[in-house]
Amino acid sequence: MTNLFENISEKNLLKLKRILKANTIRYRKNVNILSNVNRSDFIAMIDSGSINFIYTDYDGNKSILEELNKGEIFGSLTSTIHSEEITCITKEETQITYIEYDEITNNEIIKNDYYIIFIKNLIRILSEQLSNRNRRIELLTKKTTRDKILIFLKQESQRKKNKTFFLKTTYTEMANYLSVDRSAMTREIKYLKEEGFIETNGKQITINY
Amino acid sequence: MTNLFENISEKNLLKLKRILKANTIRYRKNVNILSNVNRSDFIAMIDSGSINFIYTDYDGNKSILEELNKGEIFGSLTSTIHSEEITCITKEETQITYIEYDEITNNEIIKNDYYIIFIKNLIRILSEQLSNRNRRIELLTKKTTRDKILIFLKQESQRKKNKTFFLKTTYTEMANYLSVDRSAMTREIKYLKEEGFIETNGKQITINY
DNA sequence: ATATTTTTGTTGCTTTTGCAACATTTTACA
DNA sequence: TGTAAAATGTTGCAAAAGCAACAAAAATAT
Repeated sequence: MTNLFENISEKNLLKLKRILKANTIRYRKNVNILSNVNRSDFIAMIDSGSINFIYTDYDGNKSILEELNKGEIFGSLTSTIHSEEITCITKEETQITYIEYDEITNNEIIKNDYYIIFIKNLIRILSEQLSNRNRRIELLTKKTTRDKILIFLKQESQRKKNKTFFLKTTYTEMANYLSVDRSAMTREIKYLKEEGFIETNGKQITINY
Repeated sequence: MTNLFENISEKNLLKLKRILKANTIRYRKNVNILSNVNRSDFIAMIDSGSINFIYTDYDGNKSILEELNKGEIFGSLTSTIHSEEITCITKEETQITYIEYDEITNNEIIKNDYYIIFIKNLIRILSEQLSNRNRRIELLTKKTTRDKILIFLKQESQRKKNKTFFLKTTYTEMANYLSVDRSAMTREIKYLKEEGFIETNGKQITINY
């Protein structure tokens, strides 16, 4: 996962942030940060911690739209934050850096030596996130819970480059990511184990396909 | 929808494309363009026409992973093209411009006056696509076909800024986008009409919610 | 203009899945 | 360290959705 300020020295980073008029804010756990968000076009990057975008439907039911972690980017250009049904909550103590979209190409910045690196990082992060979304859509478009599980575990296995790996989330979060009922997922995992497709020991998973 | 070369004059565009070593290829309908794709990191933009990314599973069943239209970008950084199960087919006569990822920041280009505009366009397109994916994920994570339809139609209505609008795709394609069985979707639309949530007349749709 | 393909509408049947409601285990935190 | 909260495992039941198999209408191609 690329960092927005990767390959830029500490000294130059401060300079770059000043020129970009970057605004870094630290939040406590479970804080609604949406209030800061309803401004002009901006890009926000998670320096540390994580956040959830939560959707509240007409019945008051809440569901997690997306979870963003360290290094990820969000903002008015990339999200569906415009709607009032969506709130953004920190999952833990979280630090976020905000940059106005127009500052990305301001007159001063383009003369800066590290500008090119910064831009390349930005493009790479956006591409990585797009790639992540495409991977999730690949899962979500599968009709059965079984296929969603099989493809998810295959993706994880490919990422870790190993048939055996550790799930880095809880099974509850995995069910949310796959957008299936948790108990139905557990049931299906049980069948997959019985049929020999997978083996699990807690969060250690081995896939045999 | 932003175009990669928006706000750049015809003359400067040619210059820019030359400096970027941009490679424009025209394809006939139903051509597999994946062969050109297995190279180093690149960004491809659809100048005209449209393409489908098709996934073939272990049983040989084919499903459309994503459909990309004029103005959209794909490439090794943003897609899951690396896997062999995925092919990319033109839906119609299609023109695509390829740019190597590293050329985006080559020494010559950064001196060019239109570079900043180009970069801003690129960032905006990536952001728009990310936003599109987020919107689709918002749909796909709904548990019922009914909710998927309701949210999809609301999104369309918001895009057209009108409670009455025309569906720009076929209902078959809409079912694919929502990833639901077409006949089940038709059934649910019938119920929604009976209950007064929506009115339809062919592809003209009015939402009452 | 006619033939062929695609899209749309419909329905019975079966399977999958969500939901509710638990007990049990694990984790977090005061 | 003890207690509250979260995560996991399990199951019956009802509802939803997929699938198959049509006919009819519309769009496309020859």
